[in-house]
Amino acid sequence: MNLKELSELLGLSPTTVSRALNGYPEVNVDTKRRVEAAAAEHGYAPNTMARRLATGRTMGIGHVVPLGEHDMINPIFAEFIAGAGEAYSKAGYNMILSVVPKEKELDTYRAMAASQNVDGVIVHAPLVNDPRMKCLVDLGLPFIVHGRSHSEGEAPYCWLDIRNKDAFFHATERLTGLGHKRIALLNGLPSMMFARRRLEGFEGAMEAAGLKVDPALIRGADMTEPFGYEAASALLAKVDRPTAFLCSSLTVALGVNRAVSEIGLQLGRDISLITHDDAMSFLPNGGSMPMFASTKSSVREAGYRAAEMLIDLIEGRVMGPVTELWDVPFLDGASLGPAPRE
Amino acid sequence: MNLKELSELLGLSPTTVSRALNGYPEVNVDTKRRVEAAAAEHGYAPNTMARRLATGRTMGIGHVVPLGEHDMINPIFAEFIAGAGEAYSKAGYNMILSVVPKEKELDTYRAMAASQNVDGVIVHAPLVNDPRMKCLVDLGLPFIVHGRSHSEGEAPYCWLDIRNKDAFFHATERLTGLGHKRIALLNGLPSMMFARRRLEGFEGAMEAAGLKVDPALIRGADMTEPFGYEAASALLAKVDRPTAFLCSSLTVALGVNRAVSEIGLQLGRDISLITHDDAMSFLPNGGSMPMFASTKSSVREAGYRAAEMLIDLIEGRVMGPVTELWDVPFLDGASLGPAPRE
DNA sequence: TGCGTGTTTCAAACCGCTTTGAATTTTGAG
DNA sequence: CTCAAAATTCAAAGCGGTTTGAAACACGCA
Repeated sequence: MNLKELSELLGLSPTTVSRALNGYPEVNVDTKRRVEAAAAEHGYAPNTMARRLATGRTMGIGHVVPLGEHDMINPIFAEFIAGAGEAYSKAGYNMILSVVPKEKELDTYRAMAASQNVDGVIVHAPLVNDPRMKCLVDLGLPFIVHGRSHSEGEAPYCWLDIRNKDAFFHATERLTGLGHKRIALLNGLPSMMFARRRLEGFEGAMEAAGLKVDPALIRGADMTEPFGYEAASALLAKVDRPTAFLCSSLTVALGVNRAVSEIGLQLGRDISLITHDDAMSFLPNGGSMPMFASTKSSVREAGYRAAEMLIDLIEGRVMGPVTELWDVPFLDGASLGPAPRE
Repeated sequence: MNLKELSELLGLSPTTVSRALNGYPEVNVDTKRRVEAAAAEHGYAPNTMARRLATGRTMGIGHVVPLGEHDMINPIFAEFIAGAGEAYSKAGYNMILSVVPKEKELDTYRAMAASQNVDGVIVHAPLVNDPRMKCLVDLGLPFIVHGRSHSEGEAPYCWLDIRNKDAFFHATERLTGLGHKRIALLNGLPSMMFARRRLEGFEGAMEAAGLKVDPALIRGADMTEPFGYEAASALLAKVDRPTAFLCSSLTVALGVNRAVSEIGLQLGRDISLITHDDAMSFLPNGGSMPMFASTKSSVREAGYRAAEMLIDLIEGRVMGPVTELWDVPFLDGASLGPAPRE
């Protein structure tokens, strides 16, 4: 059933039927009802592609997932997607996911712009020096970044980020306040901007506390459980082992916990730990006294909000480079305790 | 730059330019080269929506993610998506993700069929009695299920599944072979078909070993780390505590490990554990002696293959209800040991 | 009754591509 | 050379909607 058939059935012109269904005011209210009834009865829905061609709006938003052969698909990404997806559904947009080899990411954006199959894109996991933003600005494709990169002299763009630096500054402060002096940082990959900023926060707080940063206590990698386990095992085997850990992800914290308990120690009593918590639904860290003290920020909510912002941008409700920077609350947990006496 | 402009620029008709770019044989080879050069130079790419409208092929495959307010987004889903996405890219398809409230899933399929914005869909996480397959068969929308449901008298459809029952039968057998008699099963949600089949495998092997199944040792829930921790903590506190655990997910196994080490026991020595391992990239369980003994099957590869199968179906390379059932290898690990003497 | 005004409907153009069927040019055998 | 066959190219008709500008109709008032 297409528009033409439906209109013939009703003895109306396609124009009127189209308008009736799209809620234009110049249609007689009786006619409108009649059309709607007929559409419902015959299960008519306008052909998506025809409508998109006619309106010039694709109603699609692209997410590019770069993936190498043995690469890791980030659960954080999945959570973000869930949030964004909700916002898209609500606004009638489609999420278009492109899984492409890392080195083809820019080409994918170029192809998207040339063939006009998305109205905008969301950029994930910005790097310290990230070429994607300039590329997208040049292409004129509306986009928003989850995080930010801010190289010098960069054209401004839209982003949504959390206060990574502040969060880790305060978390570190908390640990030094408890008397910890040797603090290990198990961070994300150093090429990631968020990891860079968390490192800055950590270093700043150490300096402010008059402590010096030991590079041997800083590790950066994909944030997996085994990474946390192995890094912590190695560090805890040292003579002057750290008394506290700062982790960039709950998964890593779980690995640390495994390493700690394996040698008969206990988090909160012997070793302290604060982790960033992305509030992943499959890794809850809640209750009245959560297992881990944390700096917490919901990635899912970030996805939802980023999608909203992008849609506002696409539909012209806001102009120019809008940005949002979220505070990150600190939450107490059982993994925190005073530094042991030397 | 659109087709008309490009053809005027070249002094050719749109017909010829279109054919040249789409590799039709009736175009002079010189002309073809000239057209391709001009297209590359001006960065021309055909408008996606116009092409789709003209061809009647949307080149899109839908994935519906049902999500309640406080629902969990499955990391397994993310991994599957990554695999499917690779296959789509390779074949020129787009993945369209719809995040919708659970109760609207069927409506979403109906809308997809009516408005023709996907060529097919992939169904995730089939339930024991799942209404989605019948709905899709009725709609005439090509689809493939990751897993299967097989209610009685159901119309046949395409699916890709692993031998869940066999896998858990053999895993259980392994444990009983080591002398374990009280085995706990920490499964997925009972409404899920895969959990049902794993349970059947477990029960079958227990019976075969002449052991009786204790319902108190069987739990089913969303497969999170805290679920594993809490369930194991509770079970281990019993007088006749289990000596072995069978888990449906590595996340759950991590929780069990936490519970076990918290009370001063050790996996492999005091308590045995076998888990199913979906081979998630962010939760590796490898090396020469993996931490957990496991039944292992890559969800990512399943995603890749399911996508391939669906595309074959859509493009008419295969007909009728095709199915694939994968064997699940058993892998040894450090979490396995003989049952302690009574 | 006649006419201006506001309401409702419609025919036709358009979105940018593919594809059919016909027209044109080339080629090659006679 | 001639002419049928083969190789190229093209004009025009879709695909299924939206949107513009004009036509038809109804209403109220002089």
